[in-house]
Amino acid sequence: MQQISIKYLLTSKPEIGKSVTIKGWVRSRRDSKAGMSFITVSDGSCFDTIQVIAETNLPNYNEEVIRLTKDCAIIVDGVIVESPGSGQAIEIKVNTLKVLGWVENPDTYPVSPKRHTVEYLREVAHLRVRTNLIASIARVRNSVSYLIHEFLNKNGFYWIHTPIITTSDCEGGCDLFKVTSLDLQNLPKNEQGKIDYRQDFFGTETFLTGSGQLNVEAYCMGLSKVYTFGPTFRAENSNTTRHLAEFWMVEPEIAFADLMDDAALAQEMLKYIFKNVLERNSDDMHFFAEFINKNAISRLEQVVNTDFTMLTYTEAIDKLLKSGKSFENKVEWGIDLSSEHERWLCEEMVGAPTIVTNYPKDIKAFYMRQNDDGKTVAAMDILAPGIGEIIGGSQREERYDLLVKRMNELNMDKEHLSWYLDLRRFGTVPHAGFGLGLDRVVSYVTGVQNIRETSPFPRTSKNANF
RNA sequence: GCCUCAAUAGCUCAGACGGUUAGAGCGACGGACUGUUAAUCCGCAGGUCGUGGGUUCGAUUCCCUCUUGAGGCGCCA
Repeated sequence: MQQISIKYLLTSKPEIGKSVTIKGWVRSRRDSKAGMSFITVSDGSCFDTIQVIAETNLPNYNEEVIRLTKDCAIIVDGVIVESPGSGQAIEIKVNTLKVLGWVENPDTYPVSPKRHTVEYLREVAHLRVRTNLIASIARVRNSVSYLIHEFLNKNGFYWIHTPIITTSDCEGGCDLFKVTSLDLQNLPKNEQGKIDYRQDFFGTETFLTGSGQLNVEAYCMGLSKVYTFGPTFRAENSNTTRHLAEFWMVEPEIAFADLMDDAALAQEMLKYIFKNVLERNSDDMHFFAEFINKNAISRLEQVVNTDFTMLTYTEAIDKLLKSGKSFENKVEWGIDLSSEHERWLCEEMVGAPTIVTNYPKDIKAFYMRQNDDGKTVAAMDILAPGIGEIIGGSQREERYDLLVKRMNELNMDKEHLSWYLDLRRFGTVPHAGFGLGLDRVVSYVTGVQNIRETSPFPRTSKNANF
């Protein structure tokens, strides 16, 4: 008797007549007058299920087998037999079937054996992994995470655990969640009547990180190739299919590198992820191609096999102006590209991932390297069809004087970031990096439109359930 | 944060120009049939019509508030 996963059972081509034990959840039960019930069992190890044959002469057939409903947990001891039915090569003939966990009230069980909308399933996020869709997404998400680590480690990168709690309120602009141990009902005030953070746990105002970039830059200036990969938090009240308040982001940073090196790394990494997900999760990907987006596989293959199109911001504006399309938002040099512009560029003009470089400095972050034209910075965004911005990156400003000048222009607090400026004073080198949103990649890979499906327990405005 | 739409059975939806007993499909349950596989066929149960207020003889239906959800925009990954 050997306990094995269904994945192993289906891929290892076990010999007929072998005894096995499987543990899993009932997907469906069909009773036959031929003297048996057909029970489909899933253990989540792979997309496919195994069919279990429970004959009516089992001692607990009338008491238990006949009462099995979706998601009852069972242990089956049985023998592998060739399946006379069509639809599967092998099946398990039951010797003993033990029920570990019944489903109470199958009539109101939230994940009944029928089609459910993704919106409904979000309301039962603790149970939704028992659907094909969410289970496949979970397996793909795991693969993508693993492949990111694998790709970067194979290429000599070190994973740096940058802090979750930070004092820098983001790179400028975005809202962060405050971290405090102060009594919110009775906040201490300073001489100016403002909250006295000197009495807070850290003696200063702190936040959940919105990006590990600044910290990982520090480690880059000693380890050359590094990345941070972990949860990131933004308190922006975004209500879209591609924003979460808590999301995972990988941010590689490379020393002795410029924007072109950065773009090349980003492209290589995306291709590595897509190519290997297609292999590792072939069964899940076929499910997405059948039920979610019929191009789910072909478009990934296309990305793997074609060079990304690269154009400058100025060229992009030019293309948009000459597109003959009327956009809701006005197109002129200096604007930030809006979703409709990005969509037109990568979906209609190019039809594949597109890298836009050298944005106007006024719409980008302070740390981006200023180009010689005095107007633009060495930034890049990678736009993906159906999702928009999937990667944002830049070459960082490594020249101390220019960085200070820029921070002054933006009225930034240099005191707070003096450690960051130190990096430019002590052995500075050209360096570059980018941020890739894990949840967005999974959305792109699976073809699942809403990022609230690609995160197991999504946190959004007004929703931190589960 | 702004704009638009929605909320009726466990789920997906229909419906009433405001008036006795609010319908269907799926699921669940019972039965028939069958090496079945999104099985098929027959039957049964299941609803204070999101919350609070207003108009009215009467509101699930009309109006307003709130809550929640969805989509679009902005912010970005």
